Amino acid sequence: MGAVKSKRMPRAVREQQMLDAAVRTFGQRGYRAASMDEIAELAGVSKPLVYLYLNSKEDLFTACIRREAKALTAAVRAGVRPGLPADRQLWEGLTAFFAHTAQHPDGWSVLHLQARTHGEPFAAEVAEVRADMVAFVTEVIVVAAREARRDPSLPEREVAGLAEALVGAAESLAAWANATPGVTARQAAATLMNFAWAGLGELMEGRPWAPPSEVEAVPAR
Amino acid sequence: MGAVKSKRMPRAVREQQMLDAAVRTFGQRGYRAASMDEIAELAGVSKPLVYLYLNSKEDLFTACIRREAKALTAAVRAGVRPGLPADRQLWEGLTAFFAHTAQHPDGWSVLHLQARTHGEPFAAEVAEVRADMVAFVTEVIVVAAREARRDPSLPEREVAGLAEALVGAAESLAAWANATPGVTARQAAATLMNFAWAGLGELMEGRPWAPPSEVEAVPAR
Amino acid sequence: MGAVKSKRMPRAVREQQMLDAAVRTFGQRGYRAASMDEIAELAGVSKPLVYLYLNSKEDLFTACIRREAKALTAAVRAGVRPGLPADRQLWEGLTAFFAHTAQHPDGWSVLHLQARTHGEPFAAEVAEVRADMVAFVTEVIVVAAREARRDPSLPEREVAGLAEALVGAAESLAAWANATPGVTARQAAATLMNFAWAGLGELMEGRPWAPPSEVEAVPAR
Amino acid sequence: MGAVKSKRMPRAVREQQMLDAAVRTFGQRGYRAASMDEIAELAGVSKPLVYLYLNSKEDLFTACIRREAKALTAAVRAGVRPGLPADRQLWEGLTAFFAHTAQHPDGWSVLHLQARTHGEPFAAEVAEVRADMVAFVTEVIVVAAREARRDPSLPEREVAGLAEALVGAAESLAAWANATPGVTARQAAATLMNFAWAGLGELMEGRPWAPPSEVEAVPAR
DNA sequence: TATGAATGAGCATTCATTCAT
DNA sequence: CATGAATGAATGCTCATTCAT
Repeated sequence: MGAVKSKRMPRAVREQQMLDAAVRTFGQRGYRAASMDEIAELAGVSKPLVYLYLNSKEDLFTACIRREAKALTAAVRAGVRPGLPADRQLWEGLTAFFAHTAQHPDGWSVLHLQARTHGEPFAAEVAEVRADMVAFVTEVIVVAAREARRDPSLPEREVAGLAEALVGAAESLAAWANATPGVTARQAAATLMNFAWAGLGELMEGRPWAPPSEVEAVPAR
Repeated sequence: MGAVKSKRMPRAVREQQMLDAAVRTFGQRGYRAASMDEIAELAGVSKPLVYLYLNSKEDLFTACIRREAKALTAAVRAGVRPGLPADRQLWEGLTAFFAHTAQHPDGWSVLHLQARTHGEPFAAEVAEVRADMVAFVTEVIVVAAREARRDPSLPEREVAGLAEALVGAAESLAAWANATPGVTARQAAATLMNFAWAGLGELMEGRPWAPPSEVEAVPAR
Repeated sequence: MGAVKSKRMPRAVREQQMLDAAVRTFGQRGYRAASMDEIAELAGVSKPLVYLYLNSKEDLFTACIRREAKALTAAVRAGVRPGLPADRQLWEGLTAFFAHTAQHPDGWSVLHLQARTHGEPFAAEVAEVRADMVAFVTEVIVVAAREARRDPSLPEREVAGLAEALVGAAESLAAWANATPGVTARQAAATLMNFAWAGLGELMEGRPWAPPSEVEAVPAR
Repeated sequence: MGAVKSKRMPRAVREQQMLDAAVRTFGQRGYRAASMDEIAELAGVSKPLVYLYLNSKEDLFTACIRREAKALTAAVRAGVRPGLPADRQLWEGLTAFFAHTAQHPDGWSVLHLQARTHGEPFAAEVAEVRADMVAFVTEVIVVAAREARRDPSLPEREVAGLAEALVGAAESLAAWANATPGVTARQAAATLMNFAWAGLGELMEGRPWAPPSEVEAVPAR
């Protein structure tokens, strides 16, 4: 079902088909509940071939994580134009992030849910991507502080905590946006920028963060 | 291991022992990877007794979720003194939340990671607690808006998104705080209040949210 | 459910309650599928009491077989008036047999189906009752031969085979009569007498066996 | 045991081996008491293979019933030469029936004992074969009535009862013949023809049904 | 390159049976 | 007399993994 069952195709292609099937299955069923049988069938190949190419269930799962992690990181990177002010960079990164997770729900499920719930080998793998994200956000915060001409005297751990919080909020909103019909990536990003940049206190005073150009993205107030 | 292996104890007691063992095992291994054998052994009873009292693996897992959910909700509720200004209430709730999750890592793992990764029966169960939390935060936001004498005309979906983001950030920080040695519940809560209340923008300007003084900050109990 | 749950009753009574429950359960579920739990509950007693009184599942089943066998034999015996001509005795025996099996379907299931399908201990038990029936029929045949003033020169094995056939037909008709609504014990007995006494050949020639008194019992022809 | 334990054989062959083992085990132990472990071992394969090919214990049992039912029906059909007088057809059918059941005691046990004792799915399956047999006998009776130049006005239910009785007697005699050493299929058939065709009454008068001479009695094959 | 055939090991679940009170 | 508490031993079933071709 799905791929046309043509024999003899180059290894690289076959491998991608397998990974596609695996990401989908792992993302929907979870690591343990996904069976190699199901993955092989979905990929349109025999089980031994899966083992020949990807060695074991563990390795296959790891390969899925890596591929999806790379894709997500790449998407976010591609979305951010360097040289812009810090808040704009953040805004662009978030938009790209929400757009990608919305378009690849199974991959996001693998990264965000499945990989973290199954022991060290996988959690570590995913921690790396996350560290990347946190690093990006940390950098943005530091740059922002510099732009504000304040000595970057925010304690390091404090910054780490803030970055964590922002990334966590983003991850959480990704699930929320995917589950709430009609919420676009831009809207999710706007909500989060409002929250993270202006803060609830400012919001209450009627001073939201101003989103760039497309004014429709966030309610005026 | 631990408790003296005394035979013949009343059902209620045994049931708690089993739930303890189950939460620990599920929290560390995940739902599928946890085996009833392991749980029974950890509880110091035979497998049939587990089935006699808790029916099935599914029911056992559900019972774990319910117990931990109730405990967490109760802890947060007990930590919040009503009547205080909105930001104080939020602060107290967060502190209680971080304190509880730090003290019950396995329970938190069950609620935050495991329950959400395994199909509808469980995800729904946990969604309820989360809805509770989001409702609490939403209420705080609405009250805060009223206190700021602004008409509470923030669009509903916007508020929902903000609450989601805050709760998500909190969940994320809980993991971070647990994993980073030396971060206390109060520090985690302070970081999050800074982030959520003042916002990164204000922070950059050197206007953080002011945490209450240590002495009066924590409820008498 | 069923018996009023009054404590402290004489052993004999309790035992009968247990056997009632057991016959019903074994008859409907089969030996292996019936669980001691279910039987105890249906009998309104605790499981250890069942064991105290009846030792084991095997013994309980054996007790059921014996009780039902005795009841069936007694019913048939009570139905036959000695001194009558052979065919009348057979007729009466069959009527009693069909009446009893119709009134005690679970007991009949235990004897006819369940006991024979589960290894030697039980099959032997039931073989005894059957031998009784076969002996009764054999005697009737021998008497009939004597009445017909023929030397009883039918070979013994032949007689044994005939008796077997008759009993087998009766058993089979019992199931048929129970399953076919509107077939009474007398009708079943009449059908069988017709078949067994007159034979298909004679029947075809329009010479059925004549049932006693109640002419309605079998169609005239 | 028996077959050389050669690995790697085509699926169809293995399936027959499994069915052989299953029929034997089910026939001797009963459905519930038979364990998949035992069947697999007797078949000389591992348990998973049994499941791979036959899905479940229930399906396996059903497959056994179907195979044995088909074999029995085929044997009886092959034994009856159409065009002969009714009593001859009956005689041939019975001979074939007794011969087959004697040669396949386990299969017969599955059909006659085990399948009927365990719930609807199986009982229904076996009821079909039996209906076939009853239909065959019914047809014979109707044909016999026509041959005797009597209007075939025997009431339908009466005929049904007679056919039931005859089939029941045959089933019963099959067990008897198998259990009594030295009783051949022909002898069993002769006894039953005597009983069913001539009837006890005629027999008493010294007018048995005449079995055909040995030579022509059995179909050429 | 690709697969049909096959399995060791484990897992959730059930049941007959027994103590200790 | 009666039972709540507890278990050893199976049993049906699944899955990741590997040969032999």
